[in-house]
Amino acid sequence: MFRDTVSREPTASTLAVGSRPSRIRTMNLLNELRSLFEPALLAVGADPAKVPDYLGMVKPSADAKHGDYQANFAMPLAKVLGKKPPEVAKEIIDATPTDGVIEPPTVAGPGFINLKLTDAWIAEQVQTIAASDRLGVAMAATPKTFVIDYSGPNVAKPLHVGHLRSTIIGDALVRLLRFLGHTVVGDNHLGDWGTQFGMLIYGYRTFLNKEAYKSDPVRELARLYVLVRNVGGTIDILSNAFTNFRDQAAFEADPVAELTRLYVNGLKRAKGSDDDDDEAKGPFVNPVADAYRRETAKLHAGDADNLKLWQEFMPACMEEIHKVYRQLDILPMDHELGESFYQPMLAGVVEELQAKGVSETGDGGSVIIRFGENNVALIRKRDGAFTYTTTDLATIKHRIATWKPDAVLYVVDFRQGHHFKNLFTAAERWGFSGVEFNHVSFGSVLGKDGKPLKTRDGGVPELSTLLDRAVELGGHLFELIHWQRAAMGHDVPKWDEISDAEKQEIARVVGIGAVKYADLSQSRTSDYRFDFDKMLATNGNTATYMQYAYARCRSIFRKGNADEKAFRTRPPKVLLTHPAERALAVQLLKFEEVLSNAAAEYLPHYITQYLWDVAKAFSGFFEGCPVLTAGSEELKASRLLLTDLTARTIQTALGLLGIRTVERM
RNA sequence: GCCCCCGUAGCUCAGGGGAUAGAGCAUCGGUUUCCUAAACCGAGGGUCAUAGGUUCGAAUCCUAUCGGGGGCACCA
Repeated sequence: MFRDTVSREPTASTLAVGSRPSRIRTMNLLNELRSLFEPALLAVGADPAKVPDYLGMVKPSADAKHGDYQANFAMPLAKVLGKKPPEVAKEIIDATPTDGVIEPPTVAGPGFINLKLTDAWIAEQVQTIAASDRLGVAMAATPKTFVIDYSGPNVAKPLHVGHLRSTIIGDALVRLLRFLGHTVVGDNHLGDWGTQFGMLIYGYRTFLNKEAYKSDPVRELARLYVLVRNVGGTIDILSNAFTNFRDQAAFEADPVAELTRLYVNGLKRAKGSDDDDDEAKGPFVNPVADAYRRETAKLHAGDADNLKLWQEFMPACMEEIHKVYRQLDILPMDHELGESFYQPMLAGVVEELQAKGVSETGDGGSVIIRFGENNVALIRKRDGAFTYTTTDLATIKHRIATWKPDAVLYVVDFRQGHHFKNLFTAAERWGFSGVEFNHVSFGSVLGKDGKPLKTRDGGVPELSTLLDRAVELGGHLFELIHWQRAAMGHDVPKWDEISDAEKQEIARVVGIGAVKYADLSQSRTSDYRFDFDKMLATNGNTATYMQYAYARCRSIFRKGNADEKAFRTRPPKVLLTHPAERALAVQLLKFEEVLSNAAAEYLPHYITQYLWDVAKAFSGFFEGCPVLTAGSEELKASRLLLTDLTARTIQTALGLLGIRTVERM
């Protein structure tokens, strides 16, 4: 019942140690403990149907002084059985075999059962997982197929911070689910068929700098996009103001002054700093917007010239996007099927939905899907054009037909929650039941001040600029600390003897890692503040801290001339002679438990929380337990094993988040 | 107007039925002949927005109110 998520197959390494073959197979501590209590719960008369719920009440202790885990089922059970909680607890304990896994449990407070793992069992388990190249993490017993929809940039626009979360959360989920043995299809649902291309085409025809385009098409296209957007925006503000707010007398007296006034006020309105209540809403013409919309329409209608330009622009745009992905250490996407790919299917989708009665005819010949009295989704506009809902439905059909997934995850901004709720309802009505559709939603990236992130001139910061800055700051940090340490007389290599390549590598790993970790360590669903100072802090739950902990582990092996391979192929016996050793060992055993929780809820921050716990436990160990100068060879070997396992756990966990480590820093 | 999310230490955030509500930053104090001090140890700091309710037990679940953010068919 708690077992069906992990494989029970013994691995070669567990068998090698297996003096007690029946019990010791999984590294999932929680499942192990829960299984101990199942017979006892039935024996004292718990309702078998509720046993899984009761077993769910076995959880890690909130406070270490109460043991490693606690069982809270005696209280509710006592209520049902008409007994006192401590009595029930006692009965259960008496009927529960400890199997050498736990010390005899104790009852505390109103009926808590406190569980403490035996040192012998912990030591044995740690030795076992050290020999596992998966660190004891089992493959999923029932591997599933996931389609993950993430990143989804608009191809013609530069990536900005808004794309950051979807990209790195999606990437982390791809890595995590794959690690657990699932089949994962990562699909980058590109916005490659929208208005942006109309803007590019219009910009190309109107403002193109031919030489710039020839030498660096990507940059020139980006310039055109921004230019068209700005020109369009300016004209938008001006024409609206001119139509609706013009003081005719002032305009005739001094047209320039009046236009300036209108523009300035319009800017204020556009920034939302004025109340819009008294704004007259009259129609106005924006020739630029008009023009690029026409280009978009022509493209969609199959105009040969525009299509040719689209085909010319696409590779350059994609290269620009891939460049940022590489900068971010994102795994290559399995597929990048964008809106253009689905475009030919849309008419058929609407026909099918109409035929099945999923959709109905709306105002003026449009086609809608109705979910409630005031809740409809448009799938074909009056003018015959399709919407993103139509594309998303076509995408669902294609994905299910192509990959037969058990689950489709959409890693998309929380603001689209309503859209996805409707979309999933529509998919179900269409007949795609039995598939888990899940909007893996996330909050916004805000500036340090809690407001939407803006550059100095008010624009949205481009992602690549931000990442360049992160790398630069990572490099500064490394250099700063290097000189500080040198000044303190610490054992550091000479600055000039560190190669530029290594310095650059450290800057990248630290800088990019900081950005990703800061994002992933935040609860996915809440907004977070983008703050370089905080993400590059050397203290606290940051990538830097984890990378440092890793580098310290590696340093011990370098200093001690120890070969880590020996601790993986033939792990020595683990000795727990110090509380810090025990605390670290217990943390290392929790890896699987944490990964399965993170995967079950698609919450990467469970992994960062765990990393923090491991790194803190390692710090305690590092302070309290000398490794290379341990009292005996046996103890030294045991501590080296713990050190190596810590390094591997940190490296693997960071790796699942798409964050790298360096051997020294 | 309707719907969704949020409100926890000075700040940024975890915890989302279980024991005395945690962490980082900031503040104050301490640690370096010793494997990386990018580190560690200690201290102070809370009406978990408010008011009711459910429960053996509520920061957590329910209701209402206040405050913040977001979304509501022809943009995606």
